[in-house]
Amino acid sequence: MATIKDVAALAGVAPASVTRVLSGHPNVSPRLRERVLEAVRESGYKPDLLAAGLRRGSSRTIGVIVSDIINPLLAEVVDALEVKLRAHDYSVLLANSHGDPARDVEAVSLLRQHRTDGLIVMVVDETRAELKEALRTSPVPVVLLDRTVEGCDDASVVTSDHRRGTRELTRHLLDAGHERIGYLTGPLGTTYAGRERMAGFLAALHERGLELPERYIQSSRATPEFGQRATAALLDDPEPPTAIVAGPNPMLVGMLRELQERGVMVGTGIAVACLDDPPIAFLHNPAITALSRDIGEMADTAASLLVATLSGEMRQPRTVVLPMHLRRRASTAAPVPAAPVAPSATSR
Amino acid sequence: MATIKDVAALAGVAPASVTRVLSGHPNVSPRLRERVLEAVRESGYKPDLLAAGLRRGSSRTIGVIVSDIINPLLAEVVDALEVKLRAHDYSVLLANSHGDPARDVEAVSLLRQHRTDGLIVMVVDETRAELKEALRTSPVPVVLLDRTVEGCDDASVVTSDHRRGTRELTRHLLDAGHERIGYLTGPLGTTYAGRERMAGFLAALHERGLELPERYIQSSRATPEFGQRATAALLDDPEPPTAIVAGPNPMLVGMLRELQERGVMVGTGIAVACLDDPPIAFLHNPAITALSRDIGEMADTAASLLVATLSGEMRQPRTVVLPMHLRRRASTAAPVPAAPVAPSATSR
DNA sequence: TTGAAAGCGCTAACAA
DNA sequence: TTGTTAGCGCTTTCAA
Repeated sequence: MATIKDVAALAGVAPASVTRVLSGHPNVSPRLRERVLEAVRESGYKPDLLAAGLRRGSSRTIGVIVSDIINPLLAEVVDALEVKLRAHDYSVLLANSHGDPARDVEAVSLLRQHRTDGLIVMVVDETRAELKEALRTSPVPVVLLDRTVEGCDDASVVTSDHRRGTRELTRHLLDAGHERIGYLTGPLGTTYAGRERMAGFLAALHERGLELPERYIQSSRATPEFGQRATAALLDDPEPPTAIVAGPNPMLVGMLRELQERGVMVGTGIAVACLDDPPIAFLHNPAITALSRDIGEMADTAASLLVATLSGEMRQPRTVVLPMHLRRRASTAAPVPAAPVAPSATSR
Repeated sequence: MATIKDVAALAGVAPASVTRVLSGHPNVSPRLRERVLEAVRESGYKPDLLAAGLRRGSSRTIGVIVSDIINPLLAEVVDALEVKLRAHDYSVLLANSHGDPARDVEAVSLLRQHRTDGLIVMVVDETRAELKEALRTSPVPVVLLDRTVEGCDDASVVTSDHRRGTRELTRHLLDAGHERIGYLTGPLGTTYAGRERMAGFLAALHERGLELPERYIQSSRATPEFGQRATAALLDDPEPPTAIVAGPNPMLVGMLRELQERGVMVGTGIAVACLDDPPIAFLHNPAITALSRDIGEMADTAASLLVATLSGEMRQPRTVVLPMHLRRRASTAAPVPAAPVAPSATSR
């Protein structure tokens, strides 16, 4: 690997001149620029980003923390972030919490050690004291995606209008005559998005003077496995819900699996909806009512806020709330099932 | 941010001693170890990985190149890789080619600049001359996942038995009476997995003395959009296929979308299969015949090979071929549609 | 067992 | 406009 010294020697100039040419310094004679570029070409020199980063105090790297990359929503976000950040010459250092709040905290500290220039954060649990502390004291700018962190006042926030969206979706179910609605959610209260969704759900119920038994709200880790178990619990209820709303995508997968195994028909046997809009939702037969949003816009907004902060263009943190759209589909179109779904013995 | 000097001063020792304590050097007095650890705790010191990396020549970072993180298969691989590598104290630097072969090449060079200690590679196009050159001359070990690169003889390879799997799946279709089979694939010949799949497909046909018209093989970028177009082209054929095999997951999504829009019923109107097994495949109604494999095993194998190479335990590159399993499902269970599917005017 | 010193490759400040 | 010098924070000789 050629170093800057090799290039300098080859061009017969000082190392600093090589830096100047490559970083686009204004005062460089065309002659010198010429010779340096030629030497760079000849030697195939590429700067060592570790060394440059150490010296400069910035690594041209952005840390991205996601709760679970398998969630297609988050995969799409990471994809869009990567493209956008790369366009600004930043690489993405990915940290995946894998559903474990302890890993959230580790991730922040690890990314700091890697001297990432900024953080984009979609943690599992934003309420952890250590996490709040770690983010609050972050020496680099932070953008929260669908999260808010108490005391972390310098962070910008990009989120979607989960509350309004979920309220609208719930109203839609109520209008279709459902009064017993099951609700699958990740751990309660651990994310802003989760709380807003829940608030929207409850608001719609309260508008109609409805109160659900607590057991209709199933909270667990947001994985297909737990989603499946939670669905089983709902279906086994002596008075099972006539509709189920799955919040996180992975729980939708588990729910569909359980319905499939029991032979309960989506749409006719039970109404079903999701609070995000992954491909499974619209490809399912019948298609599943869902809340959709522009994920590219979400990621671009987050990346732009971070880059603007890093470049010094933006001094104050901002909060951006993006719209969500209710997609009414066949899974909620049928009239309410006449009789309660019978608990099935074929479970699992 | 406390540096090693701060810790050394606080403990009244030399910086080198701090390093020794923290890296578990054998000859350290308990007294000194004690004092250093106390100072570390008190100052909240965390080593700067850029500086350590520069000095040591290794960044504790592994570069992972994926063609498209939105593909649930690749998302799952990245997830599993991250968990496994983190357990060995490596972080993942993610590079996403986004379906663009030019970005493959950039990714290799960028990751090299970041001084990643190793590379795990699932590029878009393994046949690009620049890419082959870049990988061949990689100063760090490379593991190819579902790829092979000519001249890159030091790289280990982890792949699945695509040829056998695809042949078996195709036989299954033939056994069900299908003789006109459409085949959706990404760009032809650009990956080992793609070539093996195609070889398996053709082998099964040849066994039966069948030859398909070229237009039944639809090759394009592996995205839902192109998958949808390719499906439309197949359905608009004067003699449309009675079965369609989608290779890449994103093309399956596009295919299902087109079928849905045209109201062609999967299973009865047309048989359908996929060469991987994403959640959509088994959740679709009717469920879709697919080839499944243990993705965790795949990722763990790749990570282990890389780590073993890095630690010096493994001197020679290895090739590991993992099995694939045919999941026969309802999408291919119905008898061959009696009449050819009529080209529809409702296309798009 | 511990410390002092050198240097990884780069860039920024200062001089010329 | 260009070169010289110093040093980012760490680890690794080498010496004590």
